[in-house]
Amino acid sequence: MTNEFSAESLSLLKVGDIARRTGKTVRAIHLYEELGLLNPAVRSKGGFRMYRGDGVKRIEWIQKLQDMGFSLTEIKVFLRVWGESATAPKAMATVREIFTDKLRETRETIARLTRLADELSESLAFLEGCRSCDQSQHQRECGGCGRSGPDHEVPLLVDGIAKR
Amino acid sequence: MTNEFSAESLSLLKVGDIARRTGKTVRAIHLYEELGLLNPAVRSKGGFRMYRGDGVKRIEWIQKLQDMGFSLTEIKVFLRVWGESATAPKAMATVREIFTDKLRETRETIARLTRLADELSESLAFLEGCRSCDQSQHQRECGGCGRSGPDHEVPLLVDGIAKR
DNA sequence: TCAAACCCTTACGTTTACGTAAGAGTGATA
DNA sequence: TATCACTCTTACGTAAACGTAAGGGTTTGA
Repeated sequence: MTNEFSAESLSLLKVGDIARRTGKTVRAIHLYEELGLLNPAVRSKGGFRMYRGDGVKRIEWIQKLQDMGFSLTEIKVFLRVWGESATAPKAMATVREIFTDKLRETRETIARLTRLADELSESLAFLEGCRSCDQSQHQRECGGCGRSGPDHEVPLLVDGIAKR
Repeated sequence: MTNEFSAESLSLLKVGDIARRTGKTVRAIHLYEELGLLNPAVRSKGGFRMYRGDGVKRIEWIQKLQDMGFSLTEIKVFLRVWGESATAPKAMATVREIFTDKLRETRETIARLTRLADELSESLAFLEGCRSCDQSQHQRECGGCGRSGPDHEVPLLVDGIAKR
């Protein structure tokens, strides 16, 4: 057992504890501090960073935003904006704006990926026909086998690699 | 008009022509060559890279794969695998495998993004309630206004920023 | 033949989110 | 008090996909 229990009883965690609980590395947490994303509640007499439990939450929050595609710098702006608007409604309005934008962006990304998935499926369907392709025919001539896909056209994903 | 027409009549394009047609920069095309993704058909007497029309197709193909999340290095592997398998069916089998993996991955990404979009919506719904929040209440106390969301819980996306 | 517009090679710069290492101090435990 | 695991600061390293600049040839059309 480590010293975590005694620290925990004082509800103070060292950087390593935070790291273990969030799956992040110590270095990452240091970085977040450099960027102003998370400061320790206090420092021990010897200079150790001591965090409260909400430090874990903050990091999970950061992780969430990262997953959403925010960069650490954007997250920093996020916090700054928050701190600057004195009233709750005003701050909330800004956050709402950012979230709305990101939601739109996320949906666009989903749409794009969906199209790509369709294209992949299409290409895979086309490639099915190659199973029975004449062994003697080399791939450089692929697409000229006359057995083109459903729409009688070689998908770009396949065509691009075959030629040359 | 540039010299593109005369070159085109010989069906040879200079790197700048390729760049214009694909929206890539000359530097990018140089990079693709360094990585072995696209070689010019020939070099002019003076050393200019001269491409045939299919160079454009190759770059569009690269772009497509990049959109799908392949790195240039992965694309290189892609081409190598293709070149190494002598028969078409064998090559096709490998390509099919790669595509299948990527399709699964893409679908996972879509699922993840969908969850995030849901979370964003949820957070936005919660923030709606803040419109009428008491001005005098500072954001540091947000979440304690008693007017928590539908499930009477502050979403992590909001909670993470509010505390501290 | 001359000039404008291109192109060539070489090579260092950029951004993001950490990784890694060095040298030294700290804290809880035996 | 001796240890051993942890932590501190400082600072250079990394990977991807190009950007950018320098110094100098090449094409082409007037």
